[in-house]
Amino acid sequence: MSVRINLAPKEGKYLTFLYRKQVEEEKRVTTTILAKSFRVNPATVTEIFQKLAKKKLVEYTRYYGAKLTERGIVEAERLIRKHRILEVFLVRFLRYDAAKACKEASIIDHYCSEELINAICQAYRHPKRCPCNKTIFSNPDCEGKSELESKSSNQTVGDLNG
Amino acid sequence: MSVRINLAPKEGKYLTFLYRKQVEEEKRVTTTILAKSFRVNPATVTEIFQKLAKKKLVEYTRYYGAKLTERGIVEAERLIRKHRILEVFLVRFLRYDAAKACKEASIIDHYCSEELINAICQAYRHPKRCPCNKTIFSNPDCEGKSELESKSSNQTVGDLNG
DNA sequence: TAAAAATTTTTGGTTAATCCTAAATTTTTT
DNA sequence: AAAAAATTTAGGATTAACCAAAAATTTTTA
Repeated sequence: MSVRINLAPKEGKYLTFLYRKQVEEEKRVTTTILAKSFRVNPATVTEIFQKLAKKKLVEYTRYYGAKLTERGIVEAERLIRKHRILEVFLVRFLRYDAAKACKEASIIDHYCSEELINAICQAYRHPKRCPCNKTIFSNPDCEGKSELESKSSNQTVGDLNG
Repeated sequence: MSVRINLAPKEGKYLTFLYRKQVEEEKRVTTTILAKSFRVNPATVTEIFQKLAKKKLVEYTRYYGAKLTERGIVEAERLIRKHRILEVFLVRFLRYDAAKACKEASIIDHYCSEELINAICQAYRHPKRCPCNKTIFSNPDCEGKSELESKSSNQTVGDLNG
């Protein structure tokens, strides 16, 4: 349906950081802040800004900074949703505390398929808040589905794993 | 404790494939088989063999092939355990069918921390078999722990996520 | 067993992701 | 308007994964 957005792992991390600062905390994010937060050279941040701009996820103005576009916001929310759904799972199912859950979720969040996240979301009946009480954005593909339908594959080619 | 083994994502995939063929099916794995299975150029397989050899995970003999070392076997079993524990979770908790679970597990298995896998393992009381009835190797760090202990973090630096 | 066929490796690339330093540029402070 | 601070550019480095074509080796087979 929507256009494929191909985000490298770190690009996703920078994007969601941008979202948290800009949208959730309404703060302007400087290159230096990004650089310090991720412990990288400022030049690296500039480079990432340019890449995100090329993908139309931010509007980038030299020496001013990067501002998320509508597309960027949608994409960031998609990623943050994954993170927070995982946190819910880790806390409720594995009894992690919130801080630990956050760290663990960060390791895999951007690698998890939408489908897996939706399945967990359904299992917990579409939670609205993560363990630290932040909003979990809804996903139209997920809402309105019961937790009874089983997930089955198309049974295609032989797996390499198993 | 043991020496850190730094495996690139694909290296892990090739290593576990090698394990399944060599140890579980007792078949010799040729460069061509690997190349066809992963749909890559044979030259790529040779390159991977050399990398795995440099990491002492296989003994590589030109024109003959690669044979897993003891270290390689241990590492492969560690990775395959992750995969299979995830499969158990996907089938039991999210009601995936076995084939689908395998695919989904393959996406994240090598990224999951040992700790996360152990937590799931404990939650299911150290299952001995995956959904397709293959052995789940045991992990001394995991066995013997109850599922009651909660996982809490050391509360260190501020998180970028949440 | 020697030539042909098949397989494997080597050589010499490519692209993408992340990151860096130093110099240049722009903005902000004083 | 200097000086100081922040940011960008330019030019690199490394690592992961790939590939094609040529060379080397093994296997097949006539």
